[in-house]
Amino acid sequence: MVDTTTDAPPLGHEVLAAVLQVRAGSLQVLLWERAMEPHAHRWSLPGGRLRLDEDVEHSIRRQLKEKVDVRQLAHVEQLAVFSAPNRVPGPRLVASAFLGLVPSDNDPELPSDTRWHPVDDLPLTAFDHEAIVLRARNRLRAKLSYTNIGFALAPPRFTVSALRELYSAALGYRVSATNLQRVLSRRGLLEPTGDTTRPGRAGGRPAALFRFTEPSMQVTDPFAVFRPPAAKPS
Amino acid sequence: MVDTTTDAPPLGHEVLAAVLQVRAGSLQVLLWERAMEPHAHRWSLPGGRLRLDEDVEHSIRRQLKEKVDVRQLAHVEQLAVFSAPNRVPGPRLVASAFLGLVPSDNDPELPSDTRWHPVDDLPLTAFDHEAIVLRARNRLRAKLSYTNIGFALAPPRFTVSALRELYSAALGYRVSATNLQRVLSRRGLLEPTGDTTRPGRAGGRPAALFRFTEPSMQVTDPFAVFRPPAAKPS
DNA sequence: GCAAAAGTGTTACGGTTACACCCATGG
DNA sequence: CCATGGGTGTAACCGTAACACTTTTGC
Repeated sequence: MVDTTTDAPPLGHEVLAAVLQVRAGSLQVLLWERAMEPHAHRWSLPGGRLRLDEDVEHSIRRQLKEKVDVRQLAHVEQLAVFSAPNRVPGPRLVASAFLGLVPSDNDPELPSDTRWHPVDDLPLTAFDHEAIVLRARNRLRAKLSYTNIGFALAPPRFTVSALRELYSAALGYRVSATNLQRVLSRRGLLEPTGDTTRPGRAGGRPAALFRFTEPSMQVTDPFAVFRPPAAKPS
Repeated sequence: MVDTTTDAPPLGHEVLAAVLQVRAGSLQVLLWERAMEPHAHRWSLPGGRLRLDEDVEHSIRRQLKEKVDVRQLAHVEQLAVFSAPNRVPGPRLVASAFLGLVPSDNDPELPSDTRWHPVDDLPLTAFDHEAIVLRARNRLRAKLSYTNIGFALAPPRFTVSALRELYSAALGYRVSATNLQRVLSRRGLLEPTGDTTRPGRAGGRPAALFRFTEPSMQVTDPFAVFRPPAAKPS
């Protein structure tokens, strides 16, 4: 009850991130191939040890610098703690897992051991990293519905059909461009830039370019079933 | 990139829980008063050090045993990691924070330094514990809308108006008993037991007793704006 | 019979889906 | 002028909110 503690047990803390991006029409995650044991040749999430002078958010951003230019990370958020005593061989290591998102117009230079993999077709992964990837995917899918998190998958300017491709890839099913535009516009998340694209060789009406109005994540649809009573006018 | 780590830094890990219960018409949280420095006489969340042989979920349940009979904890879930380097004085300590829920018909024996406090009228709290309590409250409020988490606030059997009191206290605004019953029933979360209560001295129709159909938390309203296309009936 | 409390019926409303239709461009 | 891709209008649908009304009890 009182925190009279003995000396700290030999317990380490690592931070790991499932960095997701829509590439080639599918949602992909950044993994690196382990060269050494344990779990040599398995694919692993980027991350590393928490330092003494940083919090976990700072730590994961620092460690991701080695893989992805941090400016390309449009969004980072905590997922959960993974703490099974035997989750990694050797000394006890607790992991704080994160979701990271990279807009689709970025194609960062990667170290040679690092590659993007579709989240629905993962290679053999190390430790509990597959569970973390799935958690990240599910979190992203849920938040696409009730937040403006699409901004973190999309380029600064985009057509509605391009945005539709991004949402479809991330959600795993076909989304209607018509309704996507309407829902996001009504909520005030999307605004036209005024510019348009050139049609391709096949012709067609030039598409208007849109942008997200907010540059950071916001909950836009509180989805409360039991809402607070409406403020009465007059 | 490769996890060639030096020896583990002196970093501790604690688990903390905001245990919530609706008491006397308000949402309250279990806190204990610190006897010693640091932050003597401030109020603190229950919890303690993570042991080497347990994961964080196991740890928080173990530590809560000293405050609340574990059988009375109807629901426990992770909230987030709190890891600011200076969040507590002295050696570095990272905290895994949890939400715990106790049904309103339980009134556990408490140690003498421990007491329930309304979450909207907290005493002076220790460290970053107030932020954790607020996070727990917000999580509960959100989940009341799209999950069956009400089961963890309610007794095994209850009247709709009793349930209304619980939801109102937890959400912080008046909920309509009429619609509460309808929404939960339509979703199949609530079922009548067949029994009724006796009316009070003032008379009135005897209330039917209901129960939740599921004993564990389930997401019942996926609140997806961009829903998967409906399966067409033949 | 009257007041009190519980529960049901009904309508209104807001938001999303589905789909037909109109618009703009290249060949 | 036709094919192609982009965008809008409109109606149906679904679920919740609001509120009147009925039911069942004690006094």
